[in-house]
Amino acid sequence: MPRRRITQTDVAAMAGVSQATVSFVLNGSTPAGVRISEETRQRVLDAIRITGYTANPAAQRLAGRLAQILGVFTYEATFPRASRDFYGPFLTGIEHAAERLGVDILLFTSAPVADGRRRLTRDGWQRLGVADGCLLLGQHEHRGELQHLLDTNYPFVFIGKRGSDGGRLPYVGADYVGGTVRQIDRLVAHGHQRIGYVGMRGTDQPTLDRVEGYRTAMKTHGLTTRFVELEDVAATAAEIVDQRFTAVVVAPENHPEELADELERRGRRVPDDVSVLLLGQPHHPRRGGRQWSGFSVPREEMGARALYLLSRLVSDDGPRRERDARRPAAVTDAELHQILVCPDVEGATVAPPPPGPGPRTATHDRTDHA
Amino acid sequence: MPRRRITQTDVAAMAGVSQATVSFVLNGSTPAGVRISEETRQRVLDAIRITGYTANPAAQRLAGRLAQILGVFTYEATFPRASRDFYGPFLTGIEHAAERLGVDILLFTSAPVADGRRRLTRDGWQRLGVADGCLLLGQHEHRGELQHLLDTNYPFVFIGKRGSDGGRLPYVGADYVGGTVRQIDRLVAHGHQRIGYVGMRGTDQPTLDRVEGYRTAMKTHGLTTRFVELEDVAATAAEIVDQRFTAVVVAPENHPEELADELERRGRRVPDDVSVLLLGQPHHPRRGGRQWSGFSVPREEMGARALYLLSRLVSDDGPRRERDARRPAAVTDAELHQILVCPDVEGATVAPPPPGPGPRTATHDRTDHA
DNA sequence: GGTTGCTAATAATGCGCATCATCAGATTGA
DNA sequence: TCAATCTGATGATGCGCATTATTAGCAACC
Repeated sequence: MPRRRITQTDVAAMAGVSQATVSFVLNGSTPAGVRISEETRQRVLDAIRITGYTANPAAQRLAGRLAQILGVFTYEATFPRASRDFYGPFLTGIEHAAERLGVDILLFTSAPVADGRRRLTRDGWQRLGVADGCLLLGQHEHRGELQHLLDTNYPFVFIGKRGSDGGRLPYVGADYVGGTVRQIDRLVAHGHQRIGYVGMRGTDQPTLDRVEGYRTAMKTHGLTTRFVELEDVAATAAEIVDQRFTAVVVAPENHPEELADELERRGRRVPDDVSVLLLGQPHHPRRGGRQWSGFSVPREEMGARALYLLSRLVSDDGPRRERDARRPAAVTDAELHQILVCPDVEGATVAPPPPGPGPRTATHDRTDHA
Repeated sequence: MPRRRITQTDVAAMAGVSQATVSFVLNGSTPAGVRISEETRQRVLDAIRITGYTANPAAQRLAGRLAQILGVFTYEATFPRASRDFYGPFLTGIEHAAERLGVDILLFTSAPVADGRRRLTRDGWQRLGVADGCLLLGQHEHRGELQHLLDTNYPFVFIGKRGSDGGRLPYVGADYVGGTVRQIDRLVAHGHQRIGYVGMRGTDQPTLDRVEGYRTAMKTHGLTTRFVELEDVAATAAEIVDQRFTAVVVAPENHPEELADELERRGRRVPDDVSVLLLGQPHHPRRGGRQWSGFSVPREEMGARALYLLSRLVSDDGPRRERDARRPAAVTDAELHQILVCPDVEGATVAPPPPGPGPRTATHDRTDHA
């Protein structure tokens, strides 16, 4: 059984018309002044119904139409246990948007893996061509790899802000800066003064943005910035106690759960003695873990928005043969670079600072605030 | 910038050879006695390197090669919050397998949705053609929809056992029967006698299999089967207490968490007074929820195995033009229908029955709702 | 010197579809 | 009555690639 597909030619034969006629009926529109009588149209449609004809997408794409496929490239595996919680929400949003756009999603799982990360090498992005455009998800990328996409004018959108590259690349990011600023504001409103920033330095955009937000907000309130960037959770906790911070903001990749445990082990209750705000969702939510206060990254919406944008770019760049005059408006700069608000999360890890001179000597004056 | 792709013809021009030669170099193999000298080969390869040529998958596919794309069709959205925990593991396995196979995964998110379920209608499976084959995930399907796939000899594999259809359809399922039998065995080994089955009747395969397993095992041990199939959790709990069950097996979609709470509210501790075994993973794991005993469905492995099988089917059915004689062995029947073992889970919801006559004054039991 | 045998490559074809250019026949205008 | 217009369709072409059939060139053999 050679699995021969039914083609337009088959349909045409049955309807007693030419292949071209079938194509015209299917595409509705008749670019050049081609007309099809209603009767013929019906005959063709009947034949289609009977034969169960189904278009060959590869042929369509080859013939210059869009494949209605949008790709998703992640620099790490998308669904391994560890990162499922991370990528999941993005995919949720992407899938939702894809449904509404009537588009299929292609996951580039075939890309060669090096050091546990997928590479967008020659053989990698080669495959991107199947899709009309592609979403890029994940941290790092080798600069050169992108160049090719740019050179060939291949439509793509980053998920996550792109500070580098002169800001010319399309992205949908999250407002880590604003979110962080608001957390500091909250703490200050509660009366906190000694507010530390816990988190390893990094060159990734979220980290840079968090630090910037922290810096900005502290400056605004005339407070001194204090960074704790130690590898060790225990050391970090010790530092927090030592520095007599009444509050810290923590990037989620810095094991906040363990940190809080460590703090309490040292007699500092969260949030009664130390408020802890999380600058993003916990990475590995623990069963029965704390209800973190802080902000959350709107990952689902980011995914959806990114796909919508990509779709815009694709149809903008569009079918090479300029077919429809009534093309949607060109993509604006504002669309090209979207930063979404990270809404505050009201959890249970923030409280006013302990009253009095503070837990300075830690042996007495453990007065619970009323 | 009209985004013109670089084609084999471009490469050929640069290398001073014909397009065909480029194709031969790329494909390595030379089906008919075509030979390419090492020198020419290098020249072509250089040209490819310089131009950054990249094959157009659509054209490849049209020309009769495999697209190296395998599809995944789910009858419900794959990643919505609610079912993410369910589909996630499958996807994990699928992705892993796809990586190893060097294949991309296409999610058919464009299928028309009716009643919240995707349909594999004419316009739905029409799109399946982009992929070389397809995985089918999720419960129900309209019989007629499949017929077309069968008619066109389109390769596909179900995830989840397929009892119907004369068992001719390829699937990778889980051994719910065996898993359930073992749970009963465990309970009996602990000394339980009054073992109830909690779960709504249904015609879906997992339910049928669980019931079959329960029936079989109970019969083996000479025990009376007792079914509790009430809509209401409270009523179910009441029934369990009323019937003086010392243990129940519960299908995960029947809100085991709530049920256990309800039991304890009625003074029956789990597992001290009543053991509860879960016939599958909890559907919506609750933060800080119970550690359920029972068995687990190897969803990741199911996904991976299904994809491997699909890959086999595809390359078996293969490129229409019989190119390689050294084709792998044909797919055997054993491969076509795989049932994976559901390993036991040692949790904290099983214990020996309460000692003494206790709550079991009954010598006259008669409860079979079957 | 013509036939055979071999190497190295090319020309030609088709995959299924969209689309452009063309055309047959009917209707109208003068 | 013949050109001009309109209607309804068809033929031909190309997308980029794999593949088959064919050819050109050259050495070897009797």
